[in-house]
Amino acid sequence: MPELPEVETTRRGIASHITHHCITDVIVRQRQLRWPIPNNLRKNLTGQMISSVERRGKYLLLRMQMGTLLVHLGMSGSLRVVSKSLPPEKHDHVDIVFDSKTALRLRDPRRFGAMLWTTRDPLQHKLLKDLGVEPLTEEFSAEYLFHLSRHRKVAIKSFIMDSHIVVGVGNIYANEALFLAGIRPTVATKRVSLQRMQKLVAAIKLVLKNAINSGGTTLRDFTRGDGRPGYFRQQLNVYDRAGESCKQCASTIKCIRQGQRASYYCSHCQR
DNA sequence: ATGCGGACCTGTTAGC
DNA sequence: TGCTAACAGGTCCGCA
Repeated sequence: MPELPEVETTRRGIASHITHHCITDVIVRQRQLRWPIPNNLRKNLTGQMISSVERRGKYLLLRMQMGTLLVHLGMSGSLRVVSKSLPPEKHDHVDIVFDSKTALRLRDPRRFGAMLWTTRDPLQHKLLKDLGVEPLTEEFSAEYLFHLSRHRKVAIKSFIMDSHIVVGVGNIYANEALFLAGIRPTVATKRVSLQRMQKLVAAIKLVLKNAINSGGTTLRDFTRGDGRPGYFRQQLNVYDRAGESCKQCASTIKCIRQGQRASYYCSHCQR
């Protein structure tokens, strides 16, 4: 599920339900996520109040008086506010229980996600301190990208998916943004002109904004249960459309493999 | 410094 | 129909 639009959709979905609520218990059923959930999580969280729910890249930051809970949803994670009496299902690894009748429930079948506690400035946490700029801010500009790109020979797609450069651009939206910008995913980064970086930056912002407004993209897992699907899927131009025809020129969409990830593009519209 | 491949883990699907 | 292999929205880490 989670690329930046999905994480932001999650943040907006849970914030009003848990902000200013007091934690009365923490139930950890499975601590082996990407990194083990700290043993003292229950002790650290119980009795604290959530002061805000923020996002940095794809990390969610649940700020409390004594520290911050960092949550990453990995590939398959989701966070939902549920009635605390609702029986947990197979991959419901953590419940953060509130003084209201609710609990915040972390589900993550693949367990690539993370839940960590820090008492310091969370933005200085090892996992956050070297993150690149937020894509939906003015800091993320063509000049910024161009400046960092000059000696890089990696493919442009890998470059924009590098979280040290810009956060939140995952595989789906990288493919979509490159289509909108008319840039082939395999082009060496250093060969992309400032003018084309301009188009790329605009495309990334547009794709992410549209996806957020549509509630994210739902491909597989997220469709079931009562979690509403995201509606961005209908707007996809290339992702998961290998063999289908380009919506702009009717050529056949191609799929290649870059690293371990699938790249989709139109060889006519993208050069 | 940069780039690449492997690692983490389970569920679903494509292919035989 | 059933088994196996490949693949899936992420990203850190170690090595060349």
